[in-house]
Amino acid sequence: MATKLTEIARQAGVSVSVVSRVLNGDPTVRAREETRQRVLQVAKDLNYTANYAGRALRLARSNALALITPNVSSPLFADLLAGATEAAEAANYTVLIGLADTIAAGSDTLRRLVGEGRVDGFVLQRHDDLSDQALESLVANDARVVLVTSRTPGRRGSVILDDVAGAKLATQHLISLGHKRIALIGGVPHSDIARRREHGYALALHEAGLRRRESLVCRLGYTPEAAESAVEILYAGTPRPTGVVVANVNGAIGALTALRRLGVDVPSEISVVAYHDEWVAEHTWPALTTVKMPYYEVGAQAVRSLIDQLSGKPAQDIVVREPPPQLVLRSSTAPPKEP
Amino acid sequence: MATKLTEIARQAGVSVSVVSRVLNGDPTVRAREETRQRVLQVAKDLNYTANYAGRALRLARSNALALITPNVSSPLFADLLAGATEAAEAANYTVLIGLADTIAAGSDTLRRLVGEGRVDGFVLQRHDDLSDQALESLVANDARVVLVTSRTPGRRGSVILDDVAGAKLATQHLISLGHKRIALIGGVPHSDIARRREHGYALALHEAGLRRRESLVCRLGYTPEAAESAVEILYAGTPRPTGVVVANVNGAIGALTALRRLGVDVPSEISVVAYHDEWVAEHTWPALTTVKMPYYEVGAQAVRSLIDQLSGKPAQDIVVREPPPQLVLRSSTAPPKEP
DNA sequence: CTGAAAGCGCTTACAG
DNA sequence: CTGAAAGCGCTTACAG
Repeated sequence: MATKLTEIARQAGVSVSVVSRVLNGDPTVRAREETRQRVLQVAKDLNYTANYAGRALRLARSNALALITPNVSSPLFADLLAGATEAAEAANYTVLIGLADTIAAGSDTLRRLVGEGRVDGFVLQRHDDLSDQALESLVANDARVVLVTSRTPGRRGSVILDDVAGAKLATQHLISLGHKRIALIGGVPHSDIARRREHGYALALHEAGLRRRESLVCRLGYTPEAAESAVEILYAGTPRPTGVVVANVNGAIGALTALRRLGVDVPSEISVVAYHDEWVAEHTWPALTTVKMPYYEVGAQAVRSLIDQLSGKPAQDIVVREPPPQLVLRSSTAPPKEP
Repeated sequence: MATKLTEIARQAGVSVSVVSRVLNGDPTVRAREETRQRVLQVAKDLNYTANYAGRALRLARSNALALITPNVSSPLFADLLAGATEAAEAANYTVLIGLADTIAAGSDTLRRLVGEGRVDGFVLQRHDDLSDQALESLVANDARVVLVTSRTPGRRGSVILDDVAGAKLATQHLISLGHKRIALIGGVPHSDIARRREHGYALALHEAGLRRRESLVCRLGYTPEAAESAVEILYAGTPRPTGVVVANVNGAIGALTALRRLGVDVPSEISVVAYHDEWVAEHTWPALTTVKMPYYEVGAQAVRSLIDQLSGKPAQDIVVREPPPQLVLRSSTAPPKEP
């Protein structure tokens, strides 16, 4: 545990330089194989792990990065985190989690974290409400950031889902069941994520030769409550939809609640398909048909991309297309009664 | 950002010793007020933050701690994390998150984290399946651990919920509605958490003069699937329950699914109350009556307790009783049809 | 009241 | 092939 390099050196009968070089696999070390083995053995016997602070101080690098998110409490985020953690581990990095609500816009928490050398960079998932401007004020002109899920004009360094393909797939599913009046319960208007999903929805309608009606599109956001309101608005207007694409699974759960309250049966009177799959989708009533997106890969890619950036490579804007969006059929979708 | 102590010293025209002492509020510093102010001003102007590695190396302390959990993807955990984060921040600590599944039993990940000085200690939430033995193998005889939610004989240092009171409250709610045949869908038998909750259930029955029937108690665990099985078993036997306490909200969601499949109406034919409140409980059908437990406080207490322990105070075993368990009435409970 | 200096554990250019 | 030494940025006992 608390073994030090000098202790290994002493027991192996060599200098600390050699120990350090052998342990780090320094290619310039041309120690005799015998010496090398002895050092390795002693280190193993003593259960040596390099002191983190010593190394960080010397290297001016923490080998840690922070994942900042507005919402840890989602299975979606858990996937992202798992991907990020594994990619980080593979590169010998540690992941630190920051809650975005602790980080008020305009605060310097992020700058401090890297300023004091706690982390080398960030993977940042912004809140839907965080404007491009507020985002910039947080990260300033700092290049040590990779945006995740969302991107913003004028800043390179992002890893996002293929939202167009995902939303298109969801919409096409309803189309293939025979639906013609398909509503969209989408995100807030200024969100780039929401815009991409709406684009996928529009694309599917267009390719099927279906008319896109503005009255069938609601842009109130991804919370259950927002989706409840959206359903009420949709049902107050005419023509009513026979199917609805909800651009987020949480919203879909709210939509089911609202439909139940209105006495509308799913799926016989209206079909509901949600963007994103998570375990509760199996346990709603009826169980939700969803489109599953590769969150794990987004997390992993983001970390890899950040580490590349830290090592000086130019920032990339990546769309994760593998594995592709996948339709998970459950019980909330069916052909329309009167097509 | 990358300002150093020497730079401040230079600009303020004093030695680094003075700067360090002033900035750390060292009481032995008897610098002139004027000097003190000048130093503070320069530090502020330069936006100084102490280099983390330098300090950690010198102090042999990372001021970081790890929160290890089997499951980040739960609003429950989010509360715990929020509590832990705020308490940590107040004490100038950083919280690092570890996923327990990355940490195989018998692995030395934990020991390495403290071995290399990345963190000073742990808050550890064990998985239900992790035996006392496996737990010990992970943390060894390390005192820098506070167990959270669960405890284990022979190890001090834990912060748990008042499971007895919580489960008792849930059971009493059904009793007060007039139920007499009340089932328990509990955790796995070897879990201390499960035992406490079962105790609370038994206590409520006992105090109400109701008979406790072994055939009405299932101990399959907290997953939705386990609870589905439990419902099937309960409905295969006689007498059937008119009410059921599910010792975890995820289980309750599974129970609702199983009851729906069996064609049993909730709450007219059976009442369901869940231990733990979270947002989906509002959106199930019917909406779940739950008992809300103080998770935030558990997280905060655990961190405070760990920091105390690190500073040499004896390890404590704490039960969080404030705020007390709280019944959240929704639509899944009602008086029995035939009492 | 303030400063010079040692040392935390590491890596790496340099010397031999 | 291997070692002595400097230095990363900090804190703190010690000296004056």
